[in-house]
Amino acid sequence: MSIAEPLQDSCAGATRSDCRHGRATNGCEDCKVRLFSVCAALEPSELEELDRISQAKQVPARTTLFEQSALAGSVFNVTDGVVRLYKSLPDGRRQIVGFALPGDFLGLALQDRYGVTAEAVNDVAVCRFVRSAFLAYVDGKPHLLRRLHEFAGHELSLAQDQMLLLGRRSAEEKIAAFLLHMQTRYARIGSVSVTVPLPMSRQDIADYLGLTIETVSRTLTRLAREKVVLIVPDGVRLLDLERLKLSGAS
Amino acid sequence: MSIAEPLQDSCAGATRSDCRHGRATNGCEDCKVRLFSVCAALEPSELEELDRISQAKQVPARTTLFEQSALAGSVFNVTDGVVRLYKSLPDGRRQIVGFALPGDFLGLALQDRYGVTAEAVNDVAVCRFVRSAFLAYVDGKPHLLRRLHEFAGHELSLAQDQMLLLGRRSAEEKIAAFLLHMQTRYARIGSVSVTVPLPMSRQDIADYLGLTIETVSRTLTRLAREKVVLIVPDGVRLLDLERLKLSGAS
DNA sequence: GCGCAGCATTGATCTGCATCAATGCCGCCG
DNA sequence: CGGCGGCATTGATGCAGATCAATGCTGCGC
Repeated sequence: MSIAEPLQDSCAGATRSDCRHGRATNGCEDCKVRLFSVCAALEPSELEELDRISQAKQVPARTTLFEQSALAGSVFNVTDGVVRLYKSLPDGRRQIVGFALPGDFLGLALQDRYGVTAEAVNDVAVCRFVRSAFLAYVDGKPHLLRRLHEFAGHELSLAQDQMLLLGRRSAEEKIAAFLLHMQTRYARIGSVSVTVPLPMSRQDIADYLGLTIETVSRTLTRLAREKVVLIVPDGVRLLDLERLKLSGAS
Repeated sequence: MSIAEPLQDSCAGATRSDCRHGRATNGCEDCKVRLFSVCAALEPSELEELDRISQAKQVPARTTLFEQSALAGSVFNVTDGVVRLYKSLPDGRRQIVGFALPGDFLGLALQDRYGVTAEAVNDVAVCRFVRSAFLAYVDGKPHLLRRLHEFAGHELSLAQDQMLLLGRRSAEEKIAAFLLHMQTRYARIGSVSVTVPLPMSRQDIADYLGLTIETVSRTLTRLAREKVVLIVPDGVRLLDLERLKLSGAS
């Protein structure tokens, strides 16, 4: 399922201009997630410099970007699609610790080894940086480091919310909180809607919420029966936000 | 249970030398947790400067240091004792997201508002900084910011481990992992031993592991019956590390 | 259009942990 | 020293969600 050498680069060593097949736009400046991402902290001149060490990549669905405890060779900015981040136990039990949406940064902690495995849920576009180059770039840009730190703080806060959810909430509360959370996150990156895309499988949702696939399915079916949501292909329409917030509010 | 105005300072405005009743030692340089804490990144001259904005405080057991979503006025370095960090739901369900030991920094994320509530488990000593002063101090010390970021990355990684534990592990695995984790953490700060201090209550452990107090008690009793651990006052002696690791390994 | 593979749904049953309910233990204060 | 309050332990019972087992749906290759 995962490729042996993740993200083997077909044009490693090529200069950026030789290798922009992945990026629809004209570099960082036109990047559609720039304003939501860590890059928003950068001046135009710095952005140009970043451009030179960045590399746009298309990542097909189900591809592994990197694996838990592997040496962290790259860091990424997700520009399109959804990435699942997870930890596994030796016996195969899996906990998804987060879904990365466009604008999210992977490798925020800047640590030597990846703490989680990252896999593309659907077709994904990323902006890739060689970690050492990125570190050199960050060095001497305290405002960027500050921004990275802010993002890390936000991540930590989300992780703590998720702990509360995993440890103390019922199946229905978990599902409701999940749907509201995804709606909020999609709203932040510009798609405000009561229809929440759910490109990930039921198994992914189960592994994110600490449930089984059957419980996720049953709970969604029940919410649909009670007209709280409407299940649509690859997503859910939220019909009764009040009722959802009653279960899902933190 | 918690005081109305947390940590009202009896000597606010006093200079450091007037107000060292809390610190047994002679300032940062002699601080016994310095080498484990964020402060290890600092030069002697910087340490002196830090000294000037720091304030040692004794915090009695069960005192609230700060409350979730309150404006973050201070940040803290724990120098002695144990602090519980938690989130609560409106109906009173509680999830402890971590225990802070000596050397741990509270307010790492440097955010405007506290994301969790912090309470002293036993008598605690902290080194307190007014947040704005600390931010000013950090500004222009990228190596310290880097160190804070490293700590935050480590925190995030621990949080993700805890998500795996909360979402996917059985009661016995949770307890085993918890005991091994506490042993490791105490070892890092200089007390290597198979006897793990547990100053927190069973309820705290339950709220940390997403269990009930009864399940914690029963599981510990069973492990004791099976000679895996020996329950001692305010702690546990680990008798069969192999067996524990079998359950608790990540 | 057919058949197959991979996911999702639905139903029946089981079980780990929660809940409910005593009882025990210990330190503290009068 | 005795009684009380707070915590921990232990036992009996219940139930939310897991597990086991079909069955359904959909898209894709032929």
